[in-house]
Amino acid sequence: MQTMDIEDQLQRVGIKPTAQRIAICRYLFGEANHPTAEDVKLWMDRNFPMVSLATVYNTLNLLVSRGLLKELRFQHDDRVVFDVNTMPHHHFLDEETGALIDLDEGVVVVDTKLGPEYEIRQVHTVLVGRGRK
Amino acid sequence: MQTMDIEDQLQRVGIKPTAQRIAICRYLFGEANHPTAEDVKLWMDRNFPMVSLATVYNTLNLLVSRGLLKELRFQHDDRVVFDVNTMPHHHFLDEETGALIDLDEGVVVVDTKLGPEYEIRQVHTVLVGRGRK
DNA sequence: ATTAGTGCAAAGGATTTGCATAAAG
DNA sequence: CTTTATGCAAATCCTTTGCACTAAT
Repeated sequence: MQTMDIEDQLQRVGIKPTAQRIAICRYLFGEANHPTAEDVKLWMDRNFPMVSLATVYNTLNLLVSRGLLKELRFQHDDRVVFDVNTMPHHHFLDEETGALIDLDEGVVVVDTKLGPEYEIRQVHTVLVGRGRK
Repeated sequence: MQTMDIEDQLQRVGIKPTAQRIAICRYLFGEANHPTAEDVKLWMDRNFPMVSLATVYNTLNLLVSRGLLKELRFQHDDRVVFDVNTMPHHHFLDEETGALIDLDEGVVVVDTKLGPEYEIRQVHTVLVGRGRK
């Protein structure tokens, strides 16, 4: 049934739901949390062997181009990080652990005092710090 | 006299002011605006030939490690961008032109409704849009 | 049959590194 | 002399690409 949902989602954006793509999506939309391409590949190696790195990248890029995934880059890492949360939102980055936490728009209110000559289309704030707990 | 200032600045953070480093700094602290390593190399090729790419990278990384420079990464480009402005500030990215504009802290006010379990050390907002003019 | 997806290995771009040479104190 | 910086080329890491092969319609 979860597979069903994923297939539907893929169909809806015009992606043919192949076995490899469904498996990748099951990881992405299930347990993954801001994975890199490498994370996806490692999970696939464990759970759905015989998928090439090229297919992983192809699929990730396809999902991004169809709006099912967003790609992010942060200062501390030169690899692309993928985000299943396609709504506008912000991030908290734990300096110690590297953990990345989604903060939705209500949690970070950005007030810009820019003149009307700037048309703002996206706002993305990264908070860097430490989550003590 | 500007050379003098640069030498002093380098000395102050314990960097030996070699000719190459001074030249790179003259570009960085003079005309450069959010350059990539490639930008620095191209300027050097034109204005101070015979400096290797390795030296450009070495120098940039040295300046970063000594706090004279900050490195940034943005979503639209996988290359590192260097910022001479080492004060906390934000950025406006023009989607059409790729131009990057510094916005100092007063211009972008970020109000975070995070609990005390998060210790925030840095805040960086990127506004993406179009600067019409 | 025709189209689209996959896998492999090679290529690509950005950055780093090892090592021999050159410059500086 | 001894230390440090430089330059070159090779190496590395992440990502993309070309092409032959396979699967699906």
